[in-house]
Parts: sequence; C-alpha cells; structure tokens
Amino acid sequence: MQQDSARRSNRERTEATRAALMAAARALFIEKSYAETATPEIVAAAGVTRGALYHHFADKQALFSAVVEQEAAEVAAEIEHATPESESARQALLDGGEAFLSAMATPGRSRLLLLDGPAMLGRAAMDAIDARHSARTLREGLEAAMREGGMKAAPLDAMTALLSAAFDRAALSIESGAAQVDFMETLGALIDGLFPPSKQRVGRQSTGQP
Amino acid sequence: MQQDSARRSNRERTEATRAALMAAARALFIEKSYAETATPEIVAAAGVTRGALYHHFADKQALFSAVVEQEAAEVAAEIEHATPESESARQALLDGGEAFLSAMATPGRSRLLLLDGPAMLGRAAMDAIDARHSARTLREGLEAAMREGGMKAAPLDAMTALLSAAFDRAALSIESGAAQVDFMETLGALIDGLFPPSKQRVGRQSTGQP
DNA sequence: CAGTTGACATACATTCTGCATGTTTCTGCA
DNA sequence: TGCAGAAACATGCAGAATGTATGTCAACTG
Repeated sequence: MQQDSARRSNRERTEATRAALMAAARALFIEKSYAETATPEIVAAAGVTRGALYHHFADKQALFSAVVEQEAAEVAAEIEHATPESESARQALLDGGEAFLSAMATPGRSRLLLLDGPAMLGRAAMDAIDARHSARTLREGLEAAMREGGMKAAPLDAMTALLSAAFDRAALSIESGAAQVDFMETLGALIDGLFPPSKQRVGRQSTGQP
Repeated sequence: MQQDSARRSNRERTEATRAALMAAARALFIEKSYAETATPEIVAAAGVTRGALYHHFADKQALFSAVVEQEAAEVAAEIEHATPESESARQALLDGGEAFLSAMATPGRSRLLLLDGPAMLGRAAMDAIDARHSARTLREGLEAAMREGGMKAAPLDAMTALLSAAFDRAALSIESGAAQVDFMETLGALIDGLFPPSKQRVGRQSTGQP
C-alpha cells in the first residue's frame, strides 16, 4: 500500500513529514488545547516518531508556532480573496470584517489564533504574525479611510489594535454561540461612529483593502 | 521564631495556607507564566509542601483559577473605587475605562487576566468571571448610556464584549510599551462615535457606573 | 475524653519533554 | 559507478512534573 518509502528525495520526505506533523498537531491542538496535547499523541496521529518531530522542529512550541503562522496566513488569504475592490472605505472595512468573521468560523481556529497563540507565544509575537497577515489588511483599510474616506483621524496603530481586538472578540463570541448578526450590527455601529456624519456620503472609491 | 505551629484553629490554618499558596503562585505565574511554573516551585515559595497544595486545590489549574478570580475582583474594586458618581454617561464610560487601564497597569496583571486566563480557563469561564467583576461595570455604564445618555441603541451584550475587548487590548499594548495617551484618545474616538452629535450634550446625570 | 474529621507530609506511579546516540536513506563528487 | 558525508529519521535515556494513595498528627465533636 505504500511504495513511497523507497525512492523519494530528501526534500519530498521533509515536506511530507512536516506537513503530516503540522496537520496532526493542528487537529489535536484544536480538539483539546496546546497544553493538553502531548507529543506522543501528535506523532502517533502523524504516523512518525518523536525523533522526526524533534528533527524538524526545535521543540513542541516551535511546532505550535508553525501551525499558528500557517493558520494566520490562511485567514489572511481568505479575507483577501473575499474582499472586492473599490468600495467606499467604510464599506470596505465592514466587508473585510465580515470576511474575517467568516474565516474565523472554521472550527477551532479562534482557539488557535486568539487563545492559545497569544498565551504561548506572547502578544508581541502574535502582533508580529498579525502584522504580516490579517491585521495588515485592516490597517491598510483604516489608513485609506482616514486619508480619503472621511474617517476621523486617530493614531493608526492604536486604532488598528483596538478594532482588531474587537473583531477578535466577536469571532470568539460567535464561536461560543452568540449571534453573528448582533456582532456585525454592533461592529457596524462602532465603525460608523468613526465617520463624521457631515462627510458620511463622501467615500465612493479607493478602498485600499487589497 | 514560629509559635504558630501549635494553637491555631483549623480555619486559621486553612486561610493562611491558601493565602500563602495563592500569593506565591501569583508571583510566579506573573514572573514566568502558568505553563512554565511548576508546583514544586510554588510550594517552595509558599513554604508548604505539595501535599498542602493538593489538599486545598483540586489541581494546579484550580489554584490558577482562584488566583485569576481574585485578581479580577481587585481590578473591579479599583475601578469602582476610582469612578465618581453622577457624570454624563459618556464621561462615565471614559473615566471608567481610564480607571480600568490604570488598574491593569499593575505588572503582570494583563498576562494573568488577558493571556493565560483565557487560554487555560477558556473564554466562557473568563466571561463568567468578567461578568461578575469589571465587565459588569462596563455593561451597566453602557446600559445607562443607551437608556438616558443619548447613546446609539445596540445589542448590549455584543457592545459590552466589543468594548471590553478593546480595553483589554489597550491594556496589553500599553504594558508592551505603547503610549497610553494614544489609546485613550482612540478609545475616546470610538466611544464618542457611539453618541450621535445631535444629542451629544444631553447627558448630564445618572451614570450608573457604580 | 474517645472517635472522627481535617490539615497536612511523604512516597509512588505515570507521563512527558528534550537530548544523545544509533541506523538507514539520499546526495554530491571523484 | 561508488563512496564519503550529510540528512532523515528511530530508539533509548535522564530529569522532572503531575496527581494520587497512604500515613501522621492536631483539632473539633459529642
């Protein structure tokens, strides 16, 4: 049933083993938690031995970090894929937010990215990951909204962090059973408030949310 | 040096031992993290044995939970102590928020309540703790603001969760070195946006933020 | 003042992590 | 083509940690 043990390049073997480990680890981290998942379980599910794990990853946390990074990249890809171009800045923020919530609806993803990730890797490391992925699109959207969408001026980093936190919490609450419409409505109210009514109908182009 | 081994009621002994364990655990959880703190360290710092720990707490996580609960209560107490009565609803929210950030500035507190807590106990458990403590004052302030302060109507639970998350993230960022004024300004902009300008100057009494 | 309960202390069994040390499979080069 | 050397594992081991079971002694109760 498996003719792959022979004749396989080192690069293929590495890739396959790393992928198997990350997939098995992700499933277990999501089902239980990082702390409650033991490396013997992971390697058993992946069909390798602990030797392979420690050959490819410095330690258990490095494996976790790789899983988290990959997950963040997938979320960002889903958001970019789902967000159309050239809306009003305000609408782009709302659509991007909704895409974020949809992406985070994948089971366990919120635990990985919003609970265990920050705790095990630290907020600083998670901020760095976010800055490379999903929070980057939010920041760019806010920058465009402030520059040409009529949005109130505010410290960009702080505004990005606060809205990102709000969306994160929304994702967690929704996974816990809260109604997504309530949160989208409330997020909408929060974002609308950032656009002074005198200029409310200005934005009609250039979203900047790629 | 210690005449206390004799002639002490069981209740006194329990109280003292529990307090010593929680104080030692809190210091270590804050200095390192929950995961990296071992029970032998805790009991050594507390001057007891692991037997005492497992007599008073079901397991290591129960001890952690007790520490977190106590910390949340202290934060709530600081907020209630610092928030004056009878401001405008909007001002009460801002003042309460600032008191929250001050309370969270105690070193390590944010790790305990915002990183390790949610990861180890789950968001649901943390929400329950918050609902008994600091998030409760926020919720009451929002309710009053919506009812009589001219604030936009919105689902109360969702709004509480989102603003709570924003304040939480602000506390984390500030502890990481970000400027508190940037975050207060941005939180102010966020909250101001929830008060439609036509009714902006209505609120003059009844804060409801005890 | 005896019996029982509560507050520990100690010892133990299990499990986990990370590393050190083999063994096998590719890879580059003579 | 064949052979060092490196890479990709597999296996075994050492240290430590968690939770529990068991034992002891002081405190409470009737």
